[in-house]
Amino acid sequence: MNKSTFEDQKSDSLSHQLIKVGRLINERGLNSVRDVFNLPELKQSHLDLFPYIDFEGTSISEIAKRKGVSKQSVSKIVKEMTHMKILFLKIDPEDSRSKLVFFQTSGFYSIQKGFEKLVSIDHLISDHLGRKSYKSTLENISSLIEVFQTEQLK
Amino acid sequence: MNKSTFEDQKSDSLSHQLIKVGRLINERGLNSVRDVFNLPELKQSHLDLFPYIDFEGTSISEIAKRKGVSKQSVSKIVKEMTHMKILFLKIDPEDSRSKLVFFQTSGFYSIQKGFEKLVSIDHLISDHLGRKSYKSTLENISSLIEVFQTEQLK
DNA sequence: CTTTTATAGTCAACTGTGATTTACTATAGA
DNA sequence: TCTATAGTAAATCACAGTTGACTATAAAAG
Repeated sequence: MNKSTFEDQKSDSLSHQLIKVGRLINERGLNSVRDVFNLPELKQSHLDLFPYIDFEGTSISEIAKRKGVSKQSVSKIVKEMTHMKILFLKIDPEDSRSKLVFFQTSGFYSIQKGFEKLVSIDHLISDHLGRKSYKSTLENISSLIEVFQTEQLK
Repeated sequence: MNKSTFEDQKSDSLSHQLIKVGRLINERGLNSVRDVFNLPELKQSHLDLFPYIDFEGTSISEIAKRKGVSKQSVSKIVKEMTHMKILFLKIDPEDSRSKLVFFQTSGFYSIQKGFEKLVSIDHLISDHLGRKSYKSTLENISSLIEVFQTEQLK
Protein backbone atom coordinates (compact mmCIF):
# COMPACT_ATOMS: atom_id res chain seq x y z
CA MET A 1 0.00 0.00 0.00
CA ASN A 2 1.53 3.34 -1.00
CA LYS A 3 1.09 6.68 0.62
CA SER A 4 -1.60 8.12 -1.62
CA THR A 5 -3.75 5.03 -1.19
CA PHE A 6 -3.38 5.37 2.55
CA GLU A 7 -4.29 9.05 2.52
CA ASP A 8 -7.23 8.43 0.21
CA GLN A 9 -8.52 5.74 2.50
CA LYS A 10 -8.33 8.09 5.46
CA SER A 11 -10.16 11.00 3.85
CA ASP A 12 -12.80 8.65 2.45
CA SER A 13 -13.62 7.50 5.95
CA LEU A 14 -16.36 9.56 7.53
CA SER A 15 -15.61 8.09 10.95
CA HIS A 16 -12.01 9.23 10.65
CA GLN A 17 -13.02 12.69 9.51
CA LEU A 18 -15.54 13.05 12.32
CA ILE A 19 -12.94 12.24 14.94
CA LYS A 20 -10.66 14.82 13.36
CA VAL A 21 -13.19 17.62 13.04
CA GLY A 22 -14.40 17.03 16.60
CA ARG A 23 -10.90 17.53 17.93
CA LEU A 24 -10.28 20.62 15.86
CA ILE A 25 -13.50 22.25 17.05
CA ASN A 26 -12.82 21.30 20.64
CA GLU A 27 -9.35 22.77 20.49
CA ARG A 28 -10.64 25.96 18.92
CA GLY A 29 -13.38 26.27 21.51
CA LEU A 30 -11.00 25.79 24.41
CA ASN A 31 -8.55 28.35 23.04
CA SER A 32 -11.33 30.75 22.27
CA VAL A 33 -12.77 30.62 25.77
CA ARG A 34 -9.32 30.86 27.36
CA ASP A 35 -8.65 33.87 25.19
CA VAL A 36 -11.94 35.77 25.51
CA PHE A 37 -12.24 35.33 29.25
CA ASN A 38 -8.55 35.68 29.87
CA LEU A 39 -8.50 32.37 31.72
CA PRO A 40 -5.21 30.71 30.79
CA GLU A 41 -5.71 28.24 33.66
CA LEU A 42 -8.80 26.81 31.98
CA LYS A 43 -8.18 23.15 31.28
CA GLN A 44 -9.90 20.45 29.30
CA SER A 45 -10.95 18.80 32.56
CA HIS A 46 -12.93 21.92 33.42
CA LEU A 47 -14.82 21.96 30.14
CA ASP A 48 -15.45 18.23 30.49
CA LEU A 49 -17.68 18.93 33.47
CA PHE A 50 -20.07 21.22 31.61
CA PRO A 51 -22.35 18.59 30.07
CA TYR A 52 -23.16 17.15 33.47
CA ILE A 53 -24.26 20.36 35.16
CA ASP A 54 -27.91 21.40 34.82
CA PHE A 55 -29.07 24.98 34.93
CA GLU A 56 -31.25 24.18 37.93
CA GLY A 57 -28.17 23.10 39.85
CA THR A 58 -26.62 19.64 40.24
CA SER A 59 -25.00 18.10 43.28
CA ILE A 60 -21.38 16.98 43.23
CA SER A 61 -22.36 13.36 43.79
CA GLU A 62 -24.81 13.50 40.91
CA ILE A 63 -22.18 14.96 38.58
CA ALA A 64 -19.76 12.23 39.63
CA LYS A 65 -22.34 9.54 39.02
CA ARG A 66 -23.20 10.90 35.57
CA LYS A 67 -19.58 11.24 34.58
CA GLY A 68 -18.62 7.86 36.00
CA VAL A 69 -15.85 9.08 38.31
CA SER A 70 -15.41 9.51 42.05
CA LYS A 71 -17.00 12.45 43.86
CA GLN A 72 -13.57 13.34 45.25
CA SER A 73 -12.31 13.99 41.76
CA VAL A 74 -15.33 16.11 40.84
CA SER A 75 -15.08 18.02 44.09
CA LYS A 76 -11.55 19.11 43.28
CA ILE A 77 -12.33 20.32 39.77
CA VAL A 78 -15.50 22.11 40.88
CA LYS A 79 -13.46 23.92 43.51
CA GLU A 80 -11.06 25.19 40.86
CA MET A 81 -13.96 26.34 38.71
CA THR A 82 -15.55 28.27 41.56
CA HIS A 83 -12.25 30.08 42.06
CA MET A 84 -12.36 31.00 38.40
CA LYS A 85 -15.91 32.33 38.89
CA ILE A 86 -17.30 29.91 36.32
CA LEU A 87 -19.41 28.03 38.87
CA PHE A 88 -20.81 28.74 42.30
CA LEU A 89 -22.11 26.51 45.08
CA LYS A 90 -25.24 26.67 47.20
CA ILE A 91 -26.30 24.32 49.98
CA ASP A 92 -29.29 22.29 48.84
CA PRO A 93 -32.25 23.69 50.82
CA GLU A 94 -33.79 20.21 50.83
CA ASP A 95 -30.68 18.41 52.08
CA SER A 96 -28.06 20.34 53.94
CA ARG A 97 -25.39 17.70 53.30
CA SER A 98 -25.61 18.36 49.60
CA LYS A 99 -24.10 21.29 47.70
CA LEU A 100 -25.68 22.28 44.42
CA VAL A 101 -23.36 23.38 41.63
CA PHE A 102 -24.55 26.24 39.39
CA PHE A 103 -23.20 28.07 36.39
CA GLN A 104 -22.34 31.68 37.02
CA THR A 105 -25.12 33.11 34.84
CA SER A 106 -24.23 36.76 35.19
CA GLY A 107 -21.09 38.81 35.27
CA PHE A 108 -18.00 38.76 33.19
CA TYR A 109 -17.47 35.02 33.27
CA SER A 110 -21.08 34.09 32.64
CA ILE A 111 -21.91 30.96 30.75
CA GLN A 112 -24.07 33.07 28.47
CA LYS A 113 -20.98 34.81 27.17
CA GLY A 114 -19.45 31.37 26.68
CA PHE A 115 -22.44 30.38 24.63
CA GLU A 116 -22.07 33.41 22.45
CA LYS A 117 -18.55 32.25 21.71
CA LEU A 118 -19.61 28.70 20.94
CA VAL A 119 -22.38 30.04 18.75
CA SER A 120 -19.78 32.04 16.85
CA ILE A 121 -18.08 28.78 15.81
CA ASP A 122 -21.47 27.64 14.59
CA HIS A 123 -21.77 30.84 12.61
CA LEU A 124 -18.41 30.19 11.02
CA ILE A 125 -19.55 26.69 10.07
CA SER A 126 -22.89 27.92 8.80
CA ASP A 127 -21.27 30.65 6.72
CA HIS A 128 -18.99 28.10 5.16
CA LEU A 129 -21.48 25.31 4.46
CA GLY A 130 -24.56 27.39 3.84
CA ARG A 131 -27.75 27.26 5.86
CA LYS A 132 -29.16 24.22 4.09
CA SER A 133 -26.10 22.00 4.44
CA TYR A 134 -25.66 23.11 8.04
CA LYS A 135 -29.14 21.88 8.82
CA SER A 136 -28.88 18.55 7.01
CA THR A 137 -25.45 17.83 8.50
CA LEU A 138 -26.77 18.64 11.96
CA GLU A 139 -29.63 16.22 11.46
CA ASN A 140 -27.35 13.46 10.23
CA ILE A 141 -24.83 13.91 13.04
CA SER A 142 -27.55 14.03 15.67
CA SER A 143 -29.02 10.78 14.44
CA LEU A 144 -25.57 9.20 14.49
CA ILE A 145 -25.08 10.23 18.10
CA GLU A 146 -28.31 8.49 18.94
CA VAL A 147 -27.16 5.31 17.21
CA PHE A 148 -23.80 5.27 18.96
CA GLN A 149 -25.32 5.99 22.33
CA THR A 150 -28.04 3.38 21.93
CA GLU A 151 -26.23 0.47 20.33
CA GLN A 152 -24.30 -1.53 22.85
CA LEU A 153 -22.25 -4.05 20.87
CA LYS A 154 -20.16 -3.31 17.84
CA MET B 1 -32.68 30.30 31.08
CA ASN B 2 -34.43 27.04 31.88
CA LYS B 3 -33.25 23.52 31.24
CA SER B 4 -35.10 22.86 28.01
CA THR B 5 -33.74 26.05 26.47
CA PHE B 6 -30.24 24.98 27.45
CA GLU B 7 -30.67 21.50 26.05
CA ASP B 8 -32.20 22.87 22.86
CA GLN B 9 -29.29 25.21 22.44
CA LYS B 10 -26.85 22.34 22.81
CA SER B 11 -28.45 20.01 20.30
CA ASP B 12 -28.92 22.88 17.85
CA SER B 13 -25.21 23.50 17.89
CA LEU B 14 -23.44 21.58 15.15
CA SER B 15 -20.06 22.30 16.72
CA HIS B 16 -21.23 20.74 19.97
CA GLN B 17 -22.64 17.71 18.20
CA LEU B 18 -19.46 17.23 16.18
CA ILE B 19 -17.32 17.19 19.32
CA LYS B 20 -19.67 14.62 20.80
CA VAL B 21 -19.88 12.31 17.80
CA GLY B 22 -16.11 12.44 17.34
CA ARG B 23 -15.58 11.22 20.88
CA LEU B 24 -18.13 8.47 20.58
CA ILE B 25 -16.57 7.15 17.38
CA ASN B 26 -13.09 7.38 18.82
CA GLU B 27 -14.12 5.45 21.91
CA ARG B 28 -15.81 2.81 19.82
CA GLY B 29 -12.80 2.48 17.54
CA LEU B 30 -10.38 2.11 20.42
CA ASN B 31 -12.52 -0.54 22.09
CA SER B 32 -13.01 -2.32 18.82
CA VAL B 33 -9.29 -2.52 18.05
CA ARG B 34 -8.46 -3.58 21.62
CA ASP B 35 -11.09 -6.25 21.34
CA VAL B 36 -10.36 -7.62 17.86
CA PHE B 37 -6.60 -7.73 18.30
CA ASN B 38 -6.77 -8.80 21.90
CA LEU B 39 -4.58 -5.87 22.90
CA PRO B 40 -5.97 -4.64 26.22
CA GLU B 41 -2.78 -2.60 26.73
CA LEU B 42 -3.58 -0.43 23.71
CA LYS B 43 -3.94 3.15 24.88
CA GLN B 44 -5.19 6.38 23.38
CA SER B 45 -1.62 7.65 23.33
CA HIS B 46 -0.71 4.81 20.97
CA LEU B 47 -3.48 5.61 18.52
CA ASP B 48 -2.56 9.28 18.73
CA LEU B 49 0.72 8.51 17.00
CA PHE B 50 -0.85 6.97 13.91
CA PRO B 51 -1.55 10.14 11.92
CA TYR B 52 2.12 11.15 12.07
CA ILE B 53 3.60 7.94 10.72
CA ASP B 54 3.91 7.57 6.95
CA PHE B 55 3.83 4.25 5.17
CA GLU B 56 7.30 4.94 3.78
CA GLY B 57 8.65 5.17 7.31
CA THR B 58 9.11 8.21 9.55
CA SER B 59 11.90 8.98 12.00
CA ILE B 60 11.21 9.49 15.69
CA SER B 61 12.40 13.10 15.55
CA GLU B 62 10.11 13.80 12.63
CA ILE B 63 7.12 12.30 14.43
CA ALA B 64 7.94 14.39 17.49
CA LYS B 65 8.21 17.54 15.41
CA ARG B 66 4.90 16.89 13.67
CA LYS B 67 3.11 16.11 16.90
CA GLY B 68 4.69 19.02 18.75
CA VAL B 69 6.17 17.02 21.62
CA SER B 70 9.66 15.93 22.68
CA LYS B 71 11.39 13.06 20.91
CA GLN B 72 11.90 11.35 24.28
CA SER B 73 8.18 11.08 24.72
CA VAL B 74 7.67 9.69 21.21
CA SER B 75 10.56 7.28 21.71
CA LYS B 76 8.87 5.71 24.72
CA ILE B 77 5.50 5.24 23.08
CA VAL B 78 7.05 3.86 19.88
CA LYS B 79 8.94 1.35 21.99
CA GLU B 80 5.69 0.12 23.55
CA MET B 81 4.11 -0.18 20.12
CA THR B 82 6.97 -2.23 18.75
CA HIS B 83 6.53 -4.62 21.68
CA MET B 84 2.88 -4.93 20.68
CA LYS B 85 3.96 -5.70 17.10
CA ILE B 86 2.06 -2.71 15.76
CA LEU B 87 5.21 -0.92 14.59
CA PHE B 88 8.76 -1.91 13.76
CA LEU B 89 12.01 0.01 13.48
CA LYS B 90 14.72 0.08 10.84
CA ILE B 91 17.91 2.09 10.81
CA ASP B 92 17.70 4.75 8.12
CA PRO B 93 20.09 3.57 5.37
CA GLU B 94 20.89 7.21 4.58
CA ASP B 95 21.64 8.25 8.18
CA SER B 96 22.65 5.63 10.68
CA ARG B 97 21.74 7.88 13.63
CA SER B 98 18.11 7.86 12.58
CA LYS B 99 15.58 5.04 13.08
CA LEU B 100 12.64 4.86 10.75
CA VAL B 101 9.31 3.82 12.22
CA PHE B 102 7.06 1.58 10.10
CA PHE B 103 3.64 0.05 10.47
CA GLN B 104 3.62 -3.72 10.68
CA THR B 105 1.91 -4.30 7.35
CA SER B 106 1.61 -8.04 7.56
CA GLY B 107 0.75 -10.56 10.21
CA PHE B 108 -1.95 -10.69 12.80
CA TYR B 109 -1.53 -7.16 14.05
CA SER B 110 -1.27 -5.54 10.64
CA ILE B 111 -2.57 -2.07 10.04
CA GLN B 112 -4.64 -3.45 7.18
CA LYS B 113 -6.71 -5.48 9.61
CA GLY B 114 -7.13 -2.31 11.67
CA PHE B 115 -8.44 -0.56 8.61
CA GLU B 116 -10.98 -3.25 8.02
CA LYS B 117 -12.28 -2.56 11.51
CA LEU B 118 -12.45 1.19 10.99
CA VAL B 119 -14.21 0.61 7.69
CA SER B 120 -16.81 -1.44 9.55
CA ILE B 121 -17.74 1.64 11.59
CA ASP B 122 -18.13 3.48 8.30
CA HIS B 123 -20.44 0.73 7.11
CA LEU B 124 -22.54 1.14 10.21
CA ILE B 125 -22.77 4.87 9.56
CA SER B 126 -23.52 4.38 5.91
CA ASP B 127 -26.25 1.83 6.64
CA HIS B 128 -27.84 4.25 9.03
CA LEU B 129 -27.64 7.45 6.98
CA GLY B 130 -27.95 5.97 3.51
CA ARG B 131 -25.33 6.22 0.80
CA LYS B 132 -26.33 9.68 -0.36
CA SER B 133 -26.31 11.35 3.07
CA TYR B 134 -23.06 9.60 3.91
CA LYS B 135 -21.44 11.16 0.89
CA SER B 136 -22.78 14.68 1.39
CA THR B 137 -21.90 14.63 5.08
CA LEU B 138 -18.40 13.45 4.27
CA GLU B 139 -17.99 16.30 1.82
CA ASN B 140 -19.25 18.87 4.30
CA ILE B 141 -17.08 17.59 7.14
CA SER B 142 -14.00 17.41 4.94
CA SER B 143 -14.45 20.99 3.85
CA LEU B 144 -14.87 22.05 7.49
CA ILE B 145 -11.61 20.36 8.41
CA GLU B 146 -9.90 22.35 5.71
CA VAL B 147 -11.34 25.59 7.08
CA PHE B 148 -10.30 24.84 10.63
CA GLN B 149 -6.82 23.79 9.61
CA THR B 150 -6.30 26.77 7.34
CA GLU B 151 -7.79 29.64 9.31
CA GLN B 152 -5.43 30.88 11.97
CA LEU B 153 -7.39 33.41 14.02
CA LYS B 154 -10.83 32.90 15.50
C1' DC C 1 -36.68 9.51 70.94
C1' DT C 2 -32.30 7.21 70.23
C1' DT C 3 -29.44 4.31 67.83
C1' DT C 4 -27.83 2.59 63.53
C1' DT C 5 -26.94 2.91 58.81
C1' DA C 6 -26.51 5.42 54.54
C1' DT C 7 -25.19 9.38 52.02
C1' DA C 8 -22.72 14.14 50.80
C1' DG C 9 -18.68 16.27 50.87
C1' DT C 10 -13.64 17.11 51.93
C1' DC C 11 -8.80 16.09 52.84
C1' DA C 12 -4.65 13.55 52.31
C1' DA C 13 -1.90 10.00 50.39
C1' DC C 14 -1.00 7.55 46.51
C1' DT C 15 -1.07 5.95 41.40
C1' DG C 16 -0.59 5.99 36.38
C1' DT C 17 0.79 8.38 32.62
C1' DG C 18 2.16 11.58 29.20
C1' DA C 19 4.99 14.94 29.20
C1' DT C 20 9.57 17.77 30.20
C1' DT C 21 14.48 18.55 31.45
C1' DT C 22 19.07 17.04 31.86
C1' DA C 23 22.69 14.14 30.62
C1' DC C 24 24.62 10.93 27.84
C1' DT C 25 26.35 8.18 23.32
C1' DA C 26 26.84 8.02 18.53
C1' DT C 27 26.92 9.65 13.93
C1' DA C 28 26.80 13.44 10.33
C1' DG C 29 28.57 17.23 8.30
C1' DA C 30 30.87 21.79 8.08
C1' DT D 1 38.13 19.14 14.91
C1' DC D 2 33.93 21.35 16.16
C1' DT D 3 29.16 21.55 16.08
C1' DA D 4 24.64 19.85 15.14
C1' DT D 5 21.43 16.15 15.23
C1' DA D 6 19.22 11.24 16.39
C1' DG D 7 18.13 8.54 19.84
C1' DT D 8 17.98 6.74 24.75
C1' DA D 9 17.83 6.83 29.87
C1' DA D 10 16.68 8.70 34.22
C1' DA D 11 14.70 12.13 37.16
C1' DT D 12 11.05 14.98 37.76
C1' DC D 13 6.55 17.26 36.90
C1' DA D 14 1.51 18.00 36.22
C1' DC D 15 -2.65 16.22 36.66
C1' DA D 16 -6.74 13.46 36.68
C1' DG D 17 -7.89 9.88 38.82
C1' DT D 18 -8.18 6.40 42.96
C1' DT D 19 -8.59 4.69 47.94
C1' DG D 20 -9.11 5.44 52.80
C1' DA D 21 -10.31 8.22 56.67
C1' DC D 22 -12.95 11.66 58.42
C1' DT D 23 -17.21 15.01 59.59
C1' DA D 24 -21.86 16.05 59.16
C1' DT D 25 -26.52 15.29 58.11
C1' DA D 26 -30.50 12.29 56.73
C1' DA D 27 -33.25 8.61 57.21
C1' DA D 28 -34.57 4.10 58.83
C1' DA D 29 -34.87 0.70 62.76
C1' DG D 30 -35.41 -0.22 67.36
